[in-house]
Amino acid sequence: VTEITAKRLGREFYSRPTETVARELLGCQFVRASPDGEIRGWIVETEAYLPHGDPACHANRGSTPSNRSMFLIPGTCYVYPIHAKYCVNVSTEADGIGAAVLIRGIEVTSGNDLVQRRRGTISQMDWCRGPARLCLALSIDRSLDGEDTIHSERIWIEQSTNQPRLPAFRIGTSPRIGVTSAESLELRFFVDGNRFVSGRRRDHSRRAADSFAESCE
DNA sequence: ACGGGGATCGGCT
DNA sequence: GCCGATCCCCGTA
Repeated sequence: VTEITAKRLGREFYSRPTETVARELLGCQFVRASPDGEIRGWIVETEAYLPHGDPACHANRGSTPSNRSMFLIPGTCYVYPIHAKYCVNVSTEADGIGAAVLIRGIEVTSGNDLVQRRRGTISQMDWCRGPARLCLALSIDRSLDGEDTIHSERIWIEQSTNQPRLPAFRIGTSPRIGVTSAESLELRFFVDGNRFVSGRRRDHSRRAADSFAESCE
């Protein structure tokens, strides 16, 4: 049995065009560690918010006290409140630019008991299906806004070093969910057919996959 | 100080 | 599918 090894993503990963980062985050392991325990999961759905020409990007009208994390060094968590809930992003491009990738869904691979406790009667399929649900499951709130995922012991992202990567043809795209401007931009990316992706079934052109691992075959 | 809108969710029909 | 809850944020005055 070959052990699965993974390495934390470094500054250079995030210091690239936002759309590239959003695509390549699919299949990476999102990790959240707290005194309650550690939760891990495959990232199965992301959205890119671009630094230029993107009216839906919170950074579009410049830096404010609440969106400043988007302008911080690439790899910084940007946690923002919406409708009395939270969503988590990671900043991209270059220091000071103002862009990020929204993490919209993960397939939990460890820490299931802890997530179950936090999500109560919600079914496993819906634990992290959508950006605010993901934050509820992983106990992410504004105390993590501004956290640097390159060095944090509370939140970071890893990439496997000896597992097959997600094939490009397994990446589905669509307009971003809930965004009412720039609807022509296809900046949502998801693991095609994965059960833990939000949105409607017509987004999925492939048959349903039982797990992320199956999508790599 | 005020008010409208938002990268949402869950329950109900 | 639709709708209400809920609250933060920022533009305007």
